[in-house]
Amino acid sequence: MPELAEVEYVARQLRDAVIGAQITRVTLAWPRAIAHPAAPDFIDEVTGRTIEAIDRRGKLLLLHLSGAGILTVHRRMAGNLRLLEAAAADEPYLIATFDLADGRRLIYSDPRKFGRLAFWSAAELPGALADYGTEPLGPDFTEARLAQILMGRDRALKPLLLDQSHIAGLGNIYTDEALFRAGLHPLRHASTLTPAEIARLHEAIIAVLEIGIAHGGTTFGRHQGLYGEAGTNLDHLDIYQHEGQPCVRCGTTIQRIVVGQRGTRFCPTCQPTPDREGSPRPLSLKDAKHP
DNA sequence: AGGTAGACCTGGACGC
DNA sequence: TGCGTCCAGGTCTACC
Repeated sequence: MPELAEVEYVARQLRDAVIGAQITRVTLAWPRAIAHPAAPDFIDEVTGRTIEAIDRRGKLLLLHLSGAGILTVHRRMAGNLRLLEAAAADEPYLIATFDLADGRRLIYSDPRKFGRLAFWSAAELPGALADYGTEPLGPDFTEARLAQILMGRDRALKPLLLDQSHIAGLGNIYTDEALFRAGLHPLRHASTLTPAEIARLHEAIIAVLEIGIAHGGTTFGRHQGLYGEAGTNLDHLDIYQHEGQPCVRCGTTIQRIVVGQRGTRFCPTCQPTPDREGSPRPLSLKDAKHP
């Protein structure tokens, strides 16, 4: 779940809720989740600081702390941040607890233990963010910038869009949704897109992310907002997890393939299969029988 | 440069 | 009910 839309949603919730709060105690139930520095140093560094600002870079959540320190949270596959009004019953899959001076408690939990927390000094932060590419909802993400990313790259669209060093924040869900919205096959080669197709893809990436944020993110099972609530964007997806169902646009059965080890859904009619050179080609009867 | 496989972890869905 | 298998929102490293 936690792609840009889900992280942004929680970032906005945090901004409304914890700016000015002081962290008085840090408890680690799973110290291996601390990516930097060593777990005991992480506790020492974070304890006593006040949360001054909330930011996001790609799928990474940044809590700017007093004294020029930054706490980062990457939820990876299944991590969740929750804000509890008081010490509550045991949280399942608990990784870390941040007690706040006002009695509230910020909790990070993660059933798969893939997520990572870190603390950086202001001097270290640029290095930690060095591999993040353009923000798709930022002012730099123009059609021209997208064209620049795609240009001359002999690479399929899907893995390119998932590559955080080019565009930071897209994950499997929103990549599939954006490609469907733009009518582009996930295996189309980046360098073969026409200006009109680039414009469609540009619009689609922004649209699917904004729709996702507006619905509180996409929730499978356990993903939660800051107060444990589920996002409702699952009800607004057109293609992700829709394999075997009719396309909302044309009625063709949605197919699932694997691209770069990731499950990938597409409509064979709306997203024409590329030929060997990566250019689109009309769907033939043969393709329909043997996809 | 681009691809692919495996690793990191656990839970849920499904088949038998 | 129980067991085995497969799949999953993301990255990282090793290797071709």
